[in-house]
Amino acid sequence: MKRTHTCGDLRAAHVDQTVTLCGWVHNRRDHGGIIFLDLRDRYGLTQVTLDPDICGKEVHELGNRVRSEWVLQITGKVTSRGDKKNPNLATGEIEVFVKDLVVLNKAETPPFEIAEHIKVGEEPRLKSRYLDLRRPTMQHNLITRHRVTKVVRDYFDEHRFLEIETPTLCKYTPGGARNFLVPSRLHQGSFYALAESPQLFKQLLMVGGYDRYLQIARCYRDEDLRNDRQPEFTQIDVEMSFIDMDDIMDIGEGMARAVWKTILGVDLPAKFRRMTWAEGMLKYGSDKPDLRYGMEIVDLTDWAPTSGFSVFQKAVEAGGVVRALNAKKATEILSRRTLDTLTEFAKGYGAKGLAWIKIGGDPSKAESWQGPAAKNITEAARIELAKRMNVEDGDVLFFGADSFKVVCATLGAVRVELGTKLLKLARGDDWQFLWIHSAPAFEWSDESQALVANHHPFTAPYDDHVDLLASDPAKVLSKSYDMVLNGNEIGGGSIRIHDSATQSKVFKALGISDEDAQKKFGFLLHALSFGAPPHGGMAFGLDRMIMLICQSDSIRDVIAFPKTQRGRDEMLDCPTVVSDRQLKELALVTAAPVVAKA
RNA sequence: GGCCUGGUAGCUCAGUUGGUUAGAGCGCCGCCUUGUCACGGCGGAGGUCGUGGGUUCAAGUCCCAUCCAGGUCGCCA
Repeated sequence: MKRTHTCGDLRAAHVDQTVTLCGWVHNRRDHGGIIFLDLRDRYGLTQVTLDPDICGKEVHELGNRVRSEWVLQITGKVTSRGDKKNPNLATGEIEVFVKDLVVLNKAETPPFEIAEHIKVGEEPRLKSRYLDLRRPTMQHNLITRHRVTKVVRDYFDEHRFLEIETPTLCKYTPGGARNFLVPSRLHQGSFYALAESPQLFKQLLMVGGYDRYLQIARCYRDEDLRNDRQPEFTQIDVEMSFIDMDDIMDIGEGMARAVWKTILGVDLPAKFRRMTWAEGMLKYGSDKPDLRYGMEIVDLTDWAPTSGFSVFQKAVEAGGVVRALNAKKATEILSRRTLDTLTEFAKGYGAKGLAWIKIGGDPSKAESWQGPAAKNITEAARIELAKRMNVEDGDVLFFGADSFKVVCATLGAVRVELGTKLLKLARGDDWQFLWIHSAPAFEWSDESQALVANHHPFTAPYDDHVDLLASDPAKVLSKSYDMVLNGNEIGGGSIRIHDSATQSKVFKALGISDEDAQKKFGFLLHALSFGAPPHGGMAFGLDRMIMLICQSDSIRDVIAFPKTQRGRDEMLDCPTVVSDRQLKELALVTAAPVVAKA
């Protein structure tokens, strides 16, 4: 070993020991005679001191030439700092007086300083990710990620789950996320698809008798990127046989409790709150409600026709809904200018506008109700509204009047914008978990002009909804459940269909012919016909979970080497064009304008 | 694919109504400095203002196009 201790180890108890440390030069304070170096590794920072009277002239001169981020090996005596302690440093009680110094490697001046207090943009960070990874926040995040996956593996191991790997090179299946395609050299003109999730494999494992499966699985989706979406990401993938919805939710909750307890020391509730999809949409305009603040949405569709306001009346006549939320004590923060911005924000979600009413004074007086919508509402309607919305002085009401879909999207987004950004009602360390369950099995797709599976076509409908598959499929609710944390979907799953009769009814509802189903999913249908056990499971977004635990704004901060929003790796400079020879070997031609020469 | 924000020194940013030689802090380089710890003092170097075109006597600043980064809608069963 080149070192006896790390840069985070030494304490007062080590005084008088001779130690050897290795690390990077974090900082250098040259006093002409005495030189202080802060030596850094991932365990911490230790002050090493070069006193010419102790280390000799030669080592001292070498210390003079040392620069930031050089890699040093130093040997010296641990010495108490006496009254010169540094309380900001874990090793601040001591310093090491250098006797010998070896430069293990020099370093160019880094493009940015490796220090917590230095602000650096993401572009330079990603270009020199190996330097960014030296920074304390990134080290903390990646260490946390390691610890979380260890807790997860231990937890599932204790519950008799088996970790089984499944292929990432697999078959293209239509529907769902766009796949990355991998050309086959041995079967020219044919392609593998990178797995968007191990979904079908884990169901086949259930058929194979591995009744409790776990995998920390890499998944690939060729879709547009976001702060919480990368083209490759990691799922904690789980599947179980001989269980019901409650069993899976219990297992999932248990995992979250274990992680939060071990990593953060936080005790999550013994039972997570549960809410139907319908309730989430009604009260929060979202299938992933943020429960860190109130502002529940109130349905006013029955009130709207007698409100006297034609905008509301027409929305209901057109078959839409009218709903509102109350931002308590918000009149001061929500200036006219902010409300205009919020109206534009709402239009981004398909709303034609955002009616609002400010309450400036005693709500029983008409003149206290301010804003364009206020004048149009009759006195009786106003009194009724005050009651339903629990209106008080200082409140601001926001209305949505449109189709169900648009009103949910708009008020849901306005609520989050108010809660997290404008009124700042949400804390990053307030952990509001809940389950959203029983979503509709299908939803209408404007793009394909047909019903499409909300989750996936193997999601089991409620037993008493099976008959609706033929008569009114849009009303069918599924045995599905999403784990939601602070407005983020961090996991989701369902009970799967395990009998072929129900499966074919679902395909029929989706407009998929038996022949088509055989072609696309034949291997699964065949497997289900050989005694598939009742089963179900779920998958957690590991990156998102860790992002929330680390209170980061982006999963890029919890991934060692992430891609940019256009899917590029700034450090590798990829993707790249390939040579004609490579294309030829794969029997590919490209329509792209530039191809690299061999 | 749409919309929004940004791109000026190695880093983080300022740059007014278009007007002389484009600034600051940090970092970097040199000298001084024996108790600092985001040490201190003095001095210095460092710029294709993302790229291309246009308007103008004159463009970092205005216009058009384009690239890159971030956010967002669509998309992500």
